[in-house]
Amino acid sequence: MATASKTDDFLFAPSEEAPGPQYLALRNRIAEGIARGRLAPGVRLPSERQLQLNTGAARGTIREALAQLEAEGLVYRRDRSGWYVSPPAVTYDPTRWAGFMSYVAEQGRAPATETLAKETAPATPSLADIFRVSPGTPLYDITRRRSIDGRTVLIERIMVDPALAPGLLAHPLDGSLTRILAEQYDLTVARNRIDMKPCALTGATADALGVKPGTPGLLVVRSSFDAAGRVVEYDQEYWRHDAIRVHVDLAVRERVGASVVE
Amino acid sequence: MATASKTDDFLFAPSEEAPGPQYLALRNRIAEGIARGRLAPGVRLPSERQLQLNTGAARGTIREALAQLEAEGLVYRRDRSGWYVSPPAVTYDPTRWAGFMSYVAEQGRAPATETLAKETAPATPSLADIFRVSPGTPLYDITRRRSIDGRTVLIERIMVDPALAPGLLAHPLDGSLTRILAEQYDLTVARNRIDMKPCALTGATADALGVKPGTPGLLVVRSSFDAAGRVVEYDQEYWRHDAIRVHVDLAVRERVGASVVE
DNA sequence: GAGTGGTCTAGACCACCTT
DNA sequence: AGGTGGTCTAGACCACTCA
Repeated sequence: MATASKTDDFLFAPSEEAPGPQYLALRNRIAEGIARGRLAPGVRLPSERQLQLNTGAARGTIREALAQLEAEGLVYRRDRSGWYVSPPAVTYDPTRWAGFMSYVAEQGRAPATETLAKETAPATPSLADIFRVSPGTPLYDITRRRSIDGRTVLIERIMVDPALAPGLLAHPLDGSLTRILAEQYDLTVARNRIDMKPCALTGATADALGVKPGTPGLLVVRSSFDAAGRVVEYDQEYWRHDAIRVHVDLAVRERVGASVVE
Repeated sequence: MATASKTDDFLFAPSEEAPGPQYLALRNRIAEGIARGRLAPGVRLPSERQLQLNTGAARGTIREALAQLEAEGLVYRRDRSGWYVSPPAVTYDPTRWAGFMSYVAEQGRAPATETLAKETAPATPSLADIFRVSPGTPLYDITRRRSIDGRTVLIERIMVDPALAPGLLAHPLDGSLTRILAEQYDLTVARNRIDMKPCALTGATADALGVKPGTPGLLVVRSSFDAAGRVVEYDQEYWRHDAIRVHVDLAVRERVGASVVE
């Protein structure tokens, strides 16, 4: 249960002593304000030029400190609006098959989904491989934006084989897609394959999330299979890196010493 | 099998068209060089001042482009030495209980482990909670540095209860700790609990990894339990963000619609 | 010792958000 | 319209790596 939640639960907590570069001193001041609750989640920091006056440092130095805090997930920026204290991350457990709307709500937060685009597009070679269809076969292609407590946290693109869920795009897609697939098409998920990789949010993704290109993110790629091994849903989720935390609890399949040849 | 490996396998691949800011143009040039193989993994980029001459941009702009590429995991820096093209990431599968030394070798890479410190330290309150001992109870505390093909990729700190593995610190710890626990103490892992979170590498961790404070990373916290539910090993791993990729393949425990109350 | 990245300054103009 | 962050310049000195 008790997942470590505060910085000081971690063994490598940054030591607050060393003087070091000037931008780290400012970073420490702000980080401390957040840790002590003086700066609450969602609160806006003073403007960069205001911080210049407070600290006497050049603006570049101020921005270095803020970028550092952003990399740590303590603050985030709203383009040309300002810097804000990050809200806590939600925990994502791929072994518990509740969808986004459920598990976010369970954690006492307010989830929302917005469909940005839905269309039918021919399968690229790699998608064809995943769905075991011929390249060029039409696939449903849904782009959605999801938010927590009003803050956008991820952009996802979902591919579904129309052969399994004909007419899917006619349904309201702003809720749980998994639920629609289960209730309307009797498609239930038996197995999930998930890949996760830290990444940078760039290009169209960064635009849709409203973040500066290059902001660190987390890419979660999910393939859902039914009992027959068919791909029910293929999903790429680009998360803001400070919004997600992954938790997995599982029985071990192999022991050390077992020869791993397969 | 076929995990997407190239940028263009992803649906949100950054579009190479838009002109946009000048640092993105440079970023695109370098990213393209890497994608086309002209810049191979491990190769060193021209120095920042050299890039200034090539592009006519100010050094700050050059560094902006390089920082962007670093955030994307395409390049990394060696302190005061230069910028280098990142090697491919290794895949980590928490459901397959091979240790670091095994799964890295399986992927055709050369793993290495170095013990930085080993000592006995009293349990902090949160550690005492995890191990179900009283605060202050001595625990083994091992700090290690692990590398792949000669490049440091993670710093980890492992806690073990001496009651389960007396004299552990006397063993050579530069190999597989899990193997020692299994072979010497008959401690086998039945269950793993894993938490993952994008983070920034700061302070002592950044120093030990030889990265600039604030470099993005991935924190993997692993609790291993034996069949009796005892904590065999508690491990915090701080990874370079461009060195790891997580893959999970699992059967689903709950279905949509199941009431989630527990 | 020459060259590298790390840090910092003090300006500037712009696109955009906010009110 | 005023303020914000986003981008960019042209310098500077330093700590460190590397040959």
